[in-house]
Amino acid sequence: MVLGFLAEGRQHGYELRRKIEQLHGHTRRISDGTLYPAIDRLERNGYVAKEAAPGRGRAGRHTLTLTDVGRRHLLDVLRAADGHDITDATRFFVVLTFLSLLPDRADQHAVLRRRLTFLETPASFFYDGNRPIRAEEVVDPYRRGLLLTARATSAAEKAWIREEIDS
Amino acid sequence: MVLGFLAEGRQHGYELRRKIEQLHGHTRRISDGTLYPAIDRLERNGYVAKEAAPGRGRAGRHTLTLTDVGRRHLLDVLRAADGHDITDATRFFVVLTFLSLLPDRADQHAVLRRRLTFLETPASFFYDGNRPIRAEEVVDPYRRGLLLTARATSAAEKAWIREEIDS
DNA sequence: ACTAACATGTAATCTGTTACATGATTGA
DNA sequence: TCAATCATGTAACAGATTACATGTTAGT
Repeated sequence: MVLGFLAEGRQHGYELRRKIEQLHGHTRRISDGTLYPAIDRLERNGYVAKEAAPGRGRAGRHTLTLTDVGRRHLLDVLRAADGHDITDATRFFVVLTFLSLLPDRADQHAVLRRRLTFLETPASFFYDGNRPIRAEEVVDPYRRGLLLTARATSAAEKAWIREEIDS
Repeated sequence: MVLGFLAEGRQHGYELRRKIEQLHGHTRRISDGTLYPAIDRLERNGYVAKEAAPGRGRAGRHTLTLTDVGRRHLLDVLRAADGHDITDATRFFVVLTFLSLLPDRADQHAVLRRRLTFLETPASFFYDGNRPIRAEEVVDPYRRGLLLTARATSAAEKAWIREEIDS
């Protein structure tokens, strides 16, 4: 997320935090102890350049810039998105947010297709021994709701991806 | 999840792993280094009792039981579910899975109502400065899809919860 | 004068991942 | 006999949370 938002332009950490929190489900808090060390790591890896505002003490803004290496790394990560990045909805939504940064339309659609393949593999959350239980069989009202909600979500996303790929 | 599944009956760690992985999104792997130390912590807290199978070495099964303290703790956690447990879909789905364990229907519905309140608060993932951007305005196709999918998901879940509370 | 929001950082602690390590059981 | 699955654990490392710590700016 840091690299992705920095690809939209230079900015300081506090601004990043706001954007990350908004994207992260409009309540999810990202703490200082997560954000600033993460920025430091990205800087040590050469993905981000930090520039201190002149004349101020510790309170001054630090302008962050995405380096060429950082941009290349970001694109590599997006292009190669697979595994948990495809499986985990939260992670995939982050990938989606920045997927347009990939210059090649074919690469973008390849990511979408991997997500679609995952969504199309039949899944069951609950089992009776080894036999998967279908939503209609679930008697527990909350587990039933869980399955029905998950199914509606999946259907909506599949429809959208198919439409997107076909267009 | 460990306490929740143990509430369904005594079982050993490997069985728990299978159930946790199934519930956790049919791909999400839970590693040994996560599961066994977690069980140890629960045991140290007195929530879980471990009983080694007699006669075997390290390979023997350890039967795990939920203690009375553990059950009470589990119910307390479910009843008090709020914050991230309500906000984060993955966490909330775990709460939902075991919500029926709460003996009082009113407590169950109170949790559902907190989730509904959260889902009803208007949210935007992207901003133009301070102004929230509506899905229809979003030009980026993937961010647009993200917003439309999230909206469909939210609508399905809200409809289900309202129906459940009314019934 | 005070408060909220802006802005950045560190230290202690906890938890998760990865890789390593052992051994039993079951079926081809 | 070989591989897969069952079954449990540890050690090194990375990352997240919480709490602490500092200072500025803008509005009331």
